Formats: sequence, C-alpha cells, structure tokens
Amino acid sequence: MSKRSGAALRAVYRKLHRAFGPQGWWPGQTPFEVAIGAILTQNTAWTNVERAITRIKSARSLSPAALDRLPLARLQEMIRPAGYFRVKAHRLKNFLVFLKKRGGLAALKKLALAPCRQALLSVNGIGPETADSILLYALGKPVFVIDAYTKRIFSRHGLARADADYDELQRFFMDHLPRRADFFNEYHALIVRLGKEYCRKTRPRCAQCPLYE
DNA sequence: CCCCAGGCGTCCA
DNA sequence: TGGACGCATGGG
Repeated sequence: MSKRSGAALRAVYRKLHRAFGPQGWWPGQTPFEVAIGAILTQNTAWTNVERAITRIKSARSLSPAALDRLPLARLQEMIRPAGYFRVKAHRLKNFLVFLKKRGGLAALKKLALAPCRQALLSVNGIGPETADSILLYALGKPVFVIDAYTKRIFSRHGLARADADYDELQRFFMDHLPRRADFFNEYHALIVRLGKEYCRKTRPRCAQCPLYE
C-alpha cells in the first residue's frame, strides 16, 4: 500500500509535468515578498493579490521595516484589492511583530523544519497552509503544501480520502515521496495549475483533465 | 443574479 | 474535535 501510493503520486507528478512543464514558483522576488503573498492569497484569487502587492511596491513599502512603519489604516487601503483587507492587515502586522522578535526570515531559516513550522503557526493569522507555503517557498524547507486544490484533485481521482484533514493529507504525501524542497515546490505548483484550469468546484473542464491521459 | 478564489480564527455543541 | 460562520474584492 505504501509502495503503491508512492508510485501513484509519482505518476501524477509525471503527468502534470509533461502537461504543463516547470512552473517556476513562487511568483515573488524575495523571501519576504513570498511570505506577504502567502498571507494575502488566503482564500483569494492570485490576480487580486498581485494588485495589492503592486500597490505596496509602488509605495516603496515592501520591506519589513517599511510595512511596520505603515499605519494600520494605510495598510488596509493598500491591500484592499486582495479582499478581507481588515483581517489581512492585522495578520500582516502580526507577522511583522513576529519577524522582528525572531530576527527576520534569515534567522528563521536557520531553524530546523519542525520548530520553524511551530513558530510560524504561533502567529495569529498563519495557519497550516500559509505556514507551509512560507516554509517551502520563502525558506526552502522540504514540506508539502496542502491546499483546497490538493484535496479536491486527489479525492476526485480516488487517491485520497475526501474527509482527510490537513495533517493526514500532508503525511500521505510526505511519507510516500522523496523529501526534497525543489520537488515539493514543483509538485504543489503543478497541482495549483491543474486545479485552476481543470478542477474547479463546478467542474467546467473536469473531463479534459490531463490526469486521465 | 449567481458562484468562486492557492484560509483562518472564533464560537459553540 | 469538528462544524457553522464571518471576513471582501474582482472575475466569470
């Protein structure tokens, strides 16, 4: 069962990679930008996050110090296009306080995976997916990111239980795949690509999914 | 008009 | 421990 699951997961990866090629994730130039994007994209279309990040950049505020100096109300207006802007402004501020206390992302990166994850999860507004996105795409840690697309795709294709929670699903991937950051990076990016194009909730193009090939 | 998007915290049984 | 609910903008 363990071996077969691993083979199935690797087969899915091969199909996705053949269909879409390398995705070059995360869309963001610095670890800090990646982390900010990870918070802003919570339950939100990425195009809206891009608008918000563009506005932050235009204001020359895309750094921990500059964002920290920004009054809450100004931050809210800046990230308004990303939705949930009041909630997310607080979450960004919480993250900035955390970063300052921890000595920045570079210091955080020196920690081992488990304590680093635990630290991120202690921030109010950073849950498992956001923490894992930061760990993988900002800090280069070998952790598998689970998101709504992952659950939907793998349960629709009968490869995972529909009622599996986050940690269960993550263990499923991490116990059956080689734990390499660049591999997890590409795999998750491909899942999102597939999800956006072929695995929406309402199944517009479900039948043309490249996984059926 | 409707549904949807790369979640999370809070509240309550 | 887990389900309901609020949070909000922009696109289809």
